[in-house]
Amino acid sequence: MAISRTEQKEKTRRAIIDATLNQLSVEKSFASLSLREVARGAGIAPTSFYRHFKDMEELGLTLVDECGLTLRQIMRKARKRFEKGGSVIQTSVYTFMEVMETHPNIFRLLFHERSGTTHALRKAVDREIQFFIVELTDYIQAVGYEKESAVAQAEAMVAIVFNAGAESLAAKPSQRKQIEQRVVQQLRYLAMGAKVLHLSRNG
Amino acid sequence: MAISRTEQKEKTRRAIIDATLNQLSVEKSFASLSLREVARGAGIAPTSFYRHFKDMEELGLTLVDECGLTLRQIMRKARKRFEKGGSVIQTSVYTFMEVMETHPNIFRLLFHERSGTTHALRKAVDREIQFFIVELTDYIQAVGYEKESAVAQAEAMVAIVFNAGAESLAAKPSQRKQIEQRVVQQLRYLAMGAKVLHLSRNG
DNA sequence: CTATTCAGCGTACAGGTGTACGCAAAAGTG
DNA sequence: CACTTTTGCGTACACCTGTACGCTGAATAG
Repeated sequence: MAISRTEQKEKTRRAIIDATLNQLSVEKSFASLSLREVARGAGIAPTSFYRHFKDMEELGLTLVDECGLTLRQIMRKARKRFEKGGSVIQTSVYTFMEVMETHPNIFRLLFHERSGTTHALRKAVDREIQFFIVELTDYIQAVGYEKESAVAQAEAMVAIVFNAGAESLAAKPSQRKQIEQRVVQQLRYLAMGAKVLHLSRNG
Repeated sequence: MAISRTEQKEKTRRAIIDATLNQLSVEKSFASLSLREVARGAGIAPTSFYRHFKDMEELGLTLVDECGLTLRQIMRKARKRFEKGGSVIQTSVYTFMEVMETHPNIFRLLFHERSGTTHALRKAVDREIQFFIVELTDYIQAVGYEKESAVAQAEAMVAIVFNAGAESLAAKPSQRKQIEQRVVQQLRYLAMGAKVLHLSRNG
């Protein structure tokens, strides 16, 4: 036996996943991708797809899980960089953009399916983003804000960053630094405003 | 002659547009709508569609134009309300949410096609949102900020509002007031932070 | 009046889709 | 060794898609 069965199965499963991600682009979303297109990309017969996923939705959910890993990677990387000092906001934004640019298709999926038509996918994407928000909320709370304020800040920050992320993915690389800097500025406004309004209430 | 030809043509054109908007929902996006589905909804033969639009993309562009009108309506309404006094931010957010809830499908189209796969549609949606941003930027500049800061503020505000708008459209009506209030809070943070950072730089 | 224009229809076709079904062959099992 | 399991394939089918083409009937023009 050259290759074990489970090993081979995992291999084609990866082929399907990778083929799907590779076929994503500005012009082609996961939603507009057909089972047959995916199978063609993975080099298998259309009906073989079913040996690995019940349908396209299940594949989609798997991909969103992959997104989750990437999002966590952003946070781990950012935290490591904090230890070396520097602006928290700048470091976070920079890290986010960096990871996003190395996995553009994963983020395309995230951005697109967030407002997509498949309930399960939307829910899954939301869960991943929510995780991001909670993480940020905890951090902000730890710095001394009440929960309600922390949630509002975290949510707004994620909205701004994701909005800019989508913009950046569609923009020419030469414009990305500018987008990044504007996001930093926007987050600083937000953080400063929250601080001021917090102090004026709590002495 | 009971009905003039141009009159009748305009009528079916409207029927197509309305049928399209009516078929939009959380589960069905414009992108996932077929020409035949639209024709069925409008009560015409599939091939009759071509008497009014070259293809689905052209229909999509027409719908985005319709969105533009709605966005302008928001601004007109908000401005009228400013005259009666009250918080600018609160009034703006309230007006936005109000108009959005009376034309949910138009905003669904906007939110979805913003990250859609059709270049022309994305561009058109972007143009409408950009118009919104410019309008806001002018207002902020008029209150005394430099252009760069005004743009950053406007863009961030639109990002926050649109993000919450999409969230609100998907949420249960009972949760909408809460979302609305949080947006107000977020915009206040942003405005306050911009003010403070502006003052600390310009004396 | 006759002649022209044109919105709307029905038919027809080529091409794509998801997926049910049964077979082959290789890997795992005892 | 014989037996079972399981991955992958090919065929087949029903269905939906966009759209080319030619006709009809009514509104318009002269």
